[in-house]
Amino acid sequence: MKLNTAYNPKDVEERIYKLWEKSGCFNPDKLPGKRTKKFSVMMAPPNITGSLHLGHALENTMIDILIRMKRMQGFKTLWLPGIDHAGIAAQNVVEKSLRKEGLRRQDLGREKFTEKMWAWKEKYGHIILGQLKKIGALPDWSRTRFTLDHDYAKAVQEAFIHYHKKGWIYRGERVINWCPRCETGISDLEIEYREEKGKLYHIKYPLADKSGFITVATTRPETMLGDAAVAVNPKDGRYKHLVGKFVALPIQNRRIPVIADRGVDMDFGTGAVKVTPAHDVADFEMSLRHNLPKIKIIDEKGIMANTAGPICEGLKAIECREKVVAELQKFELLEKTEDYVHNVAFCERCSAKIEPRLSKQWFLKMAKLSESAIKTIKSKETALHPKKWEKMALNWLKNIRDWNISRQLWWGHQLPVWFCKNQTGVFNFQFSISKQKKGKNKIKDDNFIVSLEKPKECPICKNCEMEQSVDVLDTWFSSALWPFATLGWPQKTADLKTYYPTDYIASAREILNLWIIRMIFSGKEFTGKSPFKTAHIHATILTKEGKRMSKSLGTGIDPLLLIDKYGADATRFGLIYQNLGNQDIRFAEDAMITGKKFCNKIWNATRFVLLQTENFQFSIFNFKTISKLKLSKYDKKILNDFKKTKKEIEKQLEKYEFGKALRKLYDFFWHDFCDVYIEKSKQQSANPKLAKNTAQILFYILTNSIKMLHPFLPFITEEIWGGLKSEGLQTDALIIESWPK
RNA sequence: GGGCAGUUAGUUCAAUGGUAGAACGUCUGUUUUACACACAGAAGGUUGUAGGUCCGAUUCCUACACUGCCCACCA
Repeated sequence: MKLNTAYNPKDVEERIYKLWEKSGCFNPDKLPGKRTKKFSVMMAPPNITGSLHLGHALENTMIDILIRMKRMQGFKTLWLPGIDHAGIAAQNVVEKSLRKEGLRRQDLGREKFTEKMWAWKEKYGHIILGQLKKIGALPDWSRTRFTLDHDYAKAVQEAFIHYHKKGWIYRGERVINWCPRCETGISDLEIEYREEKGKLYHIKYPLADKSGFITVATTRPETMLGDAAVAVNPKDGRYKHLVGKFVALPIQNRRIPVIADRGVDMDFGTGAVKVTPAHDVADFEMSLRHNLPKIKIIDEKGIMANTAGPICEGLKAIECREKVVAELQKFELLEKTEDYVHNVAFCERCSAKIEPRLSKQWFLKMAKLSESAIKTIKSKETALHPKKWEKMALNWLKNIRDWNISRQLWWGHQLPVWFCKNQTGVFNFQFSISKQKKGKNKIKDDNFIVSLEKPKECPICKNCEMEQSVDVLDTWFSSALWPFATLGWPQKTADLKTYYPTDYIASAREILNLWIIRMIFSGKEFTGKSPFKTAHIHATILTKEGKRMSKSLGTGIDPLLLIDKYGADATRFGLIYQNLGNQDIRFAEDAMITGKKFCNKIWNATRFVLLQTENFQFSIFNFKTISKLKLSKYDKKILNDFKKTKKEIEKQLEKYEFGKALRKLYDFFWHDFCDVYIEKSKQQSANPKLAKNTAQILFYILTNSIKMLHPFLPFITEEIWGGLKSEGLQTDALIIESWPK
């Protein structure tokens, strides 16, 4: 076997990956030998929007390391890959590309637009998975899933129906986060807050009996058009005498009451707050306590509705603000304005300003589900790693609110809800809530049924063609089923039986609540078992300056460029080398250079050892013939160091300390083996008594090191292994070789 | 506003109740039977600030500062 003096990844990687693909051994059904124990992991399915970033590269390298090691250790290993349809995110990407042609999704209509989405998915869906190959990730390509696949969709519908039967799904009118650009409701987790310089407007509301004014402070004066009350704290001496009186709402000339509510902070602003039930979450809740009307003044596009009054109708909310302020000034009702910095909510996906808005949505009751998730985490049925995330998760679960699972999007799973065309449901929120509290599941004023198939006959009017709800489910509703829906649930498949629950999942911390926890309670609910034994919340990769890597800031680093520059193994090395269990990695490219140098070191150590074999017959591969009597102290030391290193690595990987394991291996191979033993071996080889033993030990340490290095540096090790094989070593491909004993 | 981390060599990070280590970078030397992507060696740190416990703290405790993250309906 002739090796060049330097390792060149470009000559190797593509060829080696093809070899693995051809071997089929990514598929656990095709693995050789009896494998009684299984090890399974679900890939976090990337979006059809994204391209590979360093987070994916790190996450999937960690999983790949575990899978490769476990496969060598004789486990039946499944790593299941897939793609997420990513509702709002994907829809926005396609909408953006349409906008370049001057089109909006509404111009195409739902059906045409959805066709575009599917075309997009066909074109881009597999690109990111293909990119994973470049980093050496080898999941079971034969089991690739997509969250809108036919079978998967069925699982999603079944899940909805299950919850509905339990009485946990209800339809309600609530103030939710509304994105006027996407024209959909979104969850609390899909908004981001940014600090913005605004103004705090102090507005005088005249008392109805003309005895004076009450001044309220607000950042959004335009919402006063929908006010239903002025609220003060019941303990506030300044306003006690006003509670129960009425004020004349300026511009709108409506009479609204002054109410007392414990939720009002006496120390903020004037201590009196305007209440806009239809456009503020806190005000909405207050309106329930005081039975106030909920007047919607802003429509789904963020335009003032006719309820906003003749002078404001048709204006954008921000234009309306100016108009309202001008009107107030005209009547000398604007007491003062102050500069005020506050957090403003934006749509995470399109950066439009969120407009809280009263809207009819579907909710999933969280009380029982969060309880079950809390139990699962506390009992360690699923361990969160590192442990500090447990607290975060439990804290979120304890304060959880019902989950708004409906979205007014076009890309996603439509609800298995069918409406009667003839009977228009008259919906009353308070009515339905009180009914539910008494445990009565039937909300008789709604005109729908829940069913997997379209009913042949409408059970409500017996006369109409029922129409399916146009809403789709929150994308996370379907991702929450990922660990078992991908294995065939609700069918009782062999895969489900064999591979569920899975052993490990790796995830970025920002989706701990969005995804990990929701998988936990979904798994418990539908299968009785939590979907994974360990959820590893891995480090976030930051820029060297400690800033978030993001495309929009131009701070992202493309892993494909790193692979091109240093090779896949060196890139893996660099990522794992920096991953030492801390929450953040300040990305330093130095580590990839270290990785590249290490690959070269391994390469040349191999060249040296092979030179030593030239004088011997193939019996050198039989390590049983190493003479224990002839061991020098250096022989003993390296054999002992090797044993210690192996133990240490297994221990660290058991704890998911990938970086520590890699550093251990690095130190052993470079310093103990190359710097010391190889140098000593040169002297020993000159001694005829020791020569054969030395060569055998060199070979033994090298081959077993290559095995242990393989999960970390799969390409170079497989390439070297192939070379050893051509030298006459009786062996399979390294990927299915057995772990050192 | 509440909570969680981190702050150590030029850079990215380790470690430890008893005078701090690695990688990359820098400097000097070396082509010695794999590797100059190497080898041998060197320089480089009053371990964020201020207190406290201790014979002794970078390590434990308390404040503070800065950085990052999570949670939260303050108009």
